[in-house]
Amino acid sequence: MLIGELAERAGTSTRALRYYETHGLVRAARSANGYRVYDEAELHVVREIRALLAVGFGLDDIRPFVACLRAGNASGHVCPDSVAVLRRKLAEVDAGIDRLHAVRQELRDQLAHAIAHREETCSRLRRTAR
Amino acid sequence: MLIGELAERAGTSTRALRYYETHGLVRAARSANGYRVYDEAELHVVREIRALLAVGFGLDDIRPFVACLRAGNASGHVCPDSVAVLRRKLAEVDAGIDRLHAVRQELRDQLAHAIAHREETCSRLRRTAR
DNA sequence: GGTTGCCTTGACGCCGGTGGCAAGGTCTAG
DNA sequence: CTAGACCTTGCCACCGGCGTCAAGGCAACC
Repeated sequence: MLIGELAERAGTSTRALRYYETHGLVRAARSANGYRVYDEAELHVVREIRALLAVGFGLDDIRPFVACLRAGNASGHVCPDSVAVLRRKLAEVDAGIDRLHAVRQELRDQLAHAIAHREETCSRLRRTAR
Repeated sequence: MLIGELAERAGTSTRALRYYETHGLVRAARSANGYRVYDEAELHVVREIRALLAVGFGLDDIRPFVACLRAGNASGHVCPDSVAVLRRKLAEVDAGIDRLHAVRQELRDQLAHAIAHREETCSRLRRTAR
């Protein structure tokens, strides 16, 4: 399988695949003419990468999952390092949710304040207009 | 007031102030030697900018608030354009919260899966080890 | 031989809010 | 006169995951 086919089957671009390779996530053999050649296992690796990226992982976070897959596991999630990353990410997401809740509260307060003040301004304008 | 003093009193850097100026948010008079000169009102503007940035607004979102302040309002939030931005941001934050909740659920599922599989792997390893 | 379509490496662009540095002008105090 | 503490404009670097273009090699078909 060449890079174009892998990209299509994995639902990504050749550019992304080369990028993953430079970051040590994807591996390719080379044919005589220098083309990258992939086997079926690499397709699973790339799909794992894409799935984790979609969830919001960075490439560095993904590395343990790929290593886990390469170690022969059916899922990249089952290795201790992967689980550690999952836990850390979960904590990060929880923190993010908390932060957004705080921001949301702040925004609601400001909105309420703004609307109250707008009413004041409106009535002041009405008085001024007379 | 020169830029250094304004930066210190507003809790930011001179670099940031010049950046805000190039983006039309902060205004400065110039003294004879070319130095930027600010009045007290500009301090409030910069504090408004910093507060909104801290909440997660972009500079473009902040522009209406500054305009509102310059129009003579005590708060930058009371003008219709500001309120519109506040509402939009609130919706965005809500969407972000929803997305993070979905990610969180996904992560929990994957963690549960991983741990279940790890137990399997462990027992398999234990059996293999015998 | 020419065209088409794959592949290769390399390098710049993006986004947003700065940080940092260069090379210079200005003001003040000793 | 000099040191140092301000100020000026301008430009490069950063982060991350690519998109996109450039310039060229290789394969296959007419």
